[in-house]
Amino acid sequence: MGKKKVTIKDIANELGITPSAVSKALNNHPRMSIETKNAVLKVAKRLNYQPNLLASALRKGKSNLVGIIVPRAHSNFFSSVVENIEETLNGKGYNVVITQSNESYRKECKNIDALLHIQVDGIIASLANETVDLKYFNKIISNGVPLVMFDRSEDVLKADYIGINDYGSSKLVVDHLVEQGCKRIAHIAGFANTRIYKNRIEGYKDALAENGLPLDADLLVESKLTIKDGRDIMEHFLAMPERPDAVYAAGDYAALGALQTLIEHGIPVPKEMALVGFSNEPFTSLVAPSITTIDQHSAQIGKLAAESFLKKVEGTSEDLDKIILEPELLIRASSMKSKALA
Amino acid sequence: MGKKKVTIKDIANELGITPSAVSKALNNHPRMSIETKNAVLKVAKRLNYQPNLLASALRKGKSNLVGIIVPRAHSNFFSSVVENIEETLNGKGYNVVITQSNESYRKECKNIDALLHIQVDGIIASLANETVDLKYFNKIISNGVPLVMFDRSEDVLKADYIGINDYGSSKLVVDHLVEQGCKRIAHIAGFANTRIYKNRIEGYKDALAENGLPLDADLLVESKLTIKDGRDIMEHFLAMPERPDAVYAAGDYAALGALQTLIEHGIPVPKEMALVGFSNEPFTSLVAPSITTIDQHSAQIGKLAAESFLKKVEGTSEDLDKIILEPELLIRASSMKSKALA
DNA sequence: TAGTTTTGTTCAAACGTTTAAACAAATATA
DNA sequence: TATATTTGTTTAAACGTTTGAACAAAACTA
Repeated sequence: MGKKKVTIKDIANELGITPSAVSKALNNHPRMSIETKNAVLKVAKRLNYQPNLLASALRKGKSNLVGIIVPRAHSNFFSSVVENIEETLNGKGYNVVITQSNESYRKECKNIDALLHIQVDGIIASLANETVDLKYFNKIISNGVPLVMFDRSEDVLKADYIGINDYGSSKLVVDHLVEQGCKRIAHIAGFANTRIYKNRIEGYKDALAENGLPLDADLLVESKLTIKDGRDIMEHFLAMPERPDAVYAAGDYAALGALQTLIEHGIPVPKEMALVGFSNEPFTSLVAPSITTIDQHSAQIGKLAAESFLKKVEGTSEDLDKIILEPELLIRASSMKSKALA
Repeated sequence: MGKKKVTIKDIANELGITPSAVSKALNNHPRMSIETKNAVLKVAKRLNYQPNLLASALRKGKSNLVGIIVPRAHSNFFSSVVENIEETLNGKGYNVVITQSNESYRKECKNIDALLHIQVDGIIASLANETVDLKYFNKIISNGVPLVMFDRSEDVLKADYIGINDYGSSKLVVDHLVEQGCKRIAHIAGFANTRIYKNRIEGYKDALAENGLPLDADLLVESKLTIKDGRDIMEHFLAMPERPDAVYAAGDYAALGALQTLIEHGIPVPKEMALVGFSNEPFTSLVAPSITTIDQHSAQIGKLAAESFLKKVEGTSEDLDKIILEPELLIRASSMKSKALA
C-alpha cells in the first residue's frame, strides 16, 4: 500500500554517489560523465523513480502548470481549443488546469485568483461575456505571469492574442447571402461591448453598404445569443410588415432558435428566409435543414495559443503575438437557394 | 514587474517573531495567542501575502490538486458533472485538473500517468469506451491515491462509485413505450462489454418479458452510439419486412441520427415509430419532434463524487461508497402517442 | 616539469512551508 | 513555597529537488 516513494537519494545510495550528482545526471548536465548518466538512468528505471515535481517546482519557482479559463467547456469551439492546447503543452511537459467562467465575471475573477494561487506558469483565456473590467487580467500580467488570450479579448490588454477575423466573417456571410439573391438581411448580433461582436456588426454594416443595400436599424438586434434569444428575435422579425429574407446570427445557438421558430411557423428555409449561424457547432450539420455557419479553426487556435505561451515562457520572444486567422464559410442547406452550389 | 513574493519570513520580520510562529498563527494553531494571530493576519493582509502552495504541498505531501478524467468534455453530461465536482472541491480548497481521454485507452493511460506524476490527491474518472484492461486504474489505487469512478466503471474496481440505475432506466423506457401502445420495441444498444450498456440491455430484455413481449434478436443492435450508427441502424430497421414501432437508443446522439433518418423517410414520429434516447443532451429538447430521454442527474453525480473523494481524503470513511441514483424519464414529443399526457 | 585548463564530482545552501521537540514564562496545584 | 501544568513561542529539521561554488584529479600547455 503506502509504498515509500523513491527519491534521488535512494538512487544516490545505490550507486555510492551524491544526490546532486544524480540530479545533474538526470538533467543531462554537460559536466557529468556519460557513464554516470547511464548508470543513474538504469537504476532510476529499475527502482521506478518518479521525480517529485512539487520539490522541483518549489526549487525552480516553476510549477509546469498552465491555467486555462474558458466561458463554457461544453461549447464545441472551446472544448476543441482546449483539447489542442492540452495536446501541445503536454508534449512539452506541461499540465493544464482547466476552469470555466460560465460567462460570469465573478467566477472569472475567482478562477484567476485560484490559478495565480497555485502558481501556474501561464494563463490562456477567453473573456466571459459579462466582463468589461479587465483589472483581474491586468493583475495576471503585473504578477509577471504570461497571458495569452484567444477569440474573446480586448485590444487594451497587453497580452498575446489569437483569433479570427470577425469583421471579415460578416463580409463572407453577407456576400454569400446577396449572391443567393437576398435583399433584406437581418443580423441577430451579440452585444457590441464585446469586441468580437462589435467587429461582426461593423463587418455586417460595411458589407451591406458595399453591396448597395440599405441598413435598416430594425434588422439589427443585439442579444446574448441564446436559443431563446434566437426564437424571440425571429418572432419579432416575423411580426414585421416587411420581413427580412435572410437572418445572419452571430452565434449558432441563436441561429438554432431562429430555425425552430421558422419551422413552427411553416416558413420554408431557405426559400423564404435564408439562415446563417456562427461557430460551426456540431448540431448545425445535424439539424434539418442544416445550418450554414462560420468555422473558426478551433484546433489551430488552440495550437497557436499554446505555442505563443511556450515562446513567452521559454523566452524565445519578448514582444506580443497578434494572430488573426481567416474564417471559413461552410455553406449548407439553410442558405442554399440556388441549387447550383450543390 | 518581478515583484518579490511575500513569504511568512517577511511577516515574521515585520513583527519580530519567527516564521514558525507565523505559520502556526496562519494555520490557527491552538497554542498560539489570539493577539499574535490577529497581528499576523493583519500584516499578512497588508503585505498581500499569498501562501506558496508548492512549498506547503511539498512539506505536507499533499498537492491539493484533484485529477478528473472524462471521455469527452463537450458532452453535456460530463461537462455538467465536472462543473459540479469543481464547484464542490473549490469550496474545500482543492483545484481541479481536467483531462479528456477522447474514449481512447491509450490517452486514458497517459492521463493517469500525468496525474500521478503531478501528485494529485485523488482522481475522479469515468471509463473510456475502449477500456477493458483496468491495470492503470489499479495502479492509481496501489499508489495509494483515492479513486472515485462515476457513470462508467466496472465492479471489479476497488473504488468508490456514483452512477444511475441503468437497468431501471430501461424498464422506465420500455414500460412507457408499452403504455403508449408500442408492441415491437427495438434497442440501439451500446457495446455490452461496458457494464452500463450491458445493464441497459438486461433491463430492456427483462422489461419486454415482464410486459409479455417477445425478444426479437434482430431488434437489438450494439454500436458505438454515434449519430452515424443511429442513422445506419435505423435504415436497417426500416428495411425489415416487419418494422419495429418504437426504438429505444442507449444514447442521445444515436437517437438523433435515427430521428434524422425517420424524417428523411417521411415516417411520422411518434405515430408510426416512437423514439427514446438517453442522457438528456440539450439538443433533445431542441429538435422537432423533441426527443424523450433519460436524465442522469449529472449535477448530483458531480457533487456526490466530490464528496466521496473528500470523505476518503479526510479519512472520515474507509469503506467504499457505491451510490446508485434513480433515473428520471423525460417524456417528450417523440414518444407521446397518446395526447393524454400533454 | 611546473603551471594552466578541463572534467567529474561533492558540498552546502536554497526554495517556503510545516511540525515535533525544546524551552521559558506564566499559571495552577498541593 | 515548592512542584506540576499550561501557554506561547522558538529551535531545528524536514519535504525532494536544484545549483553555484569548491575541489581534486586528469588532461593539456609551454
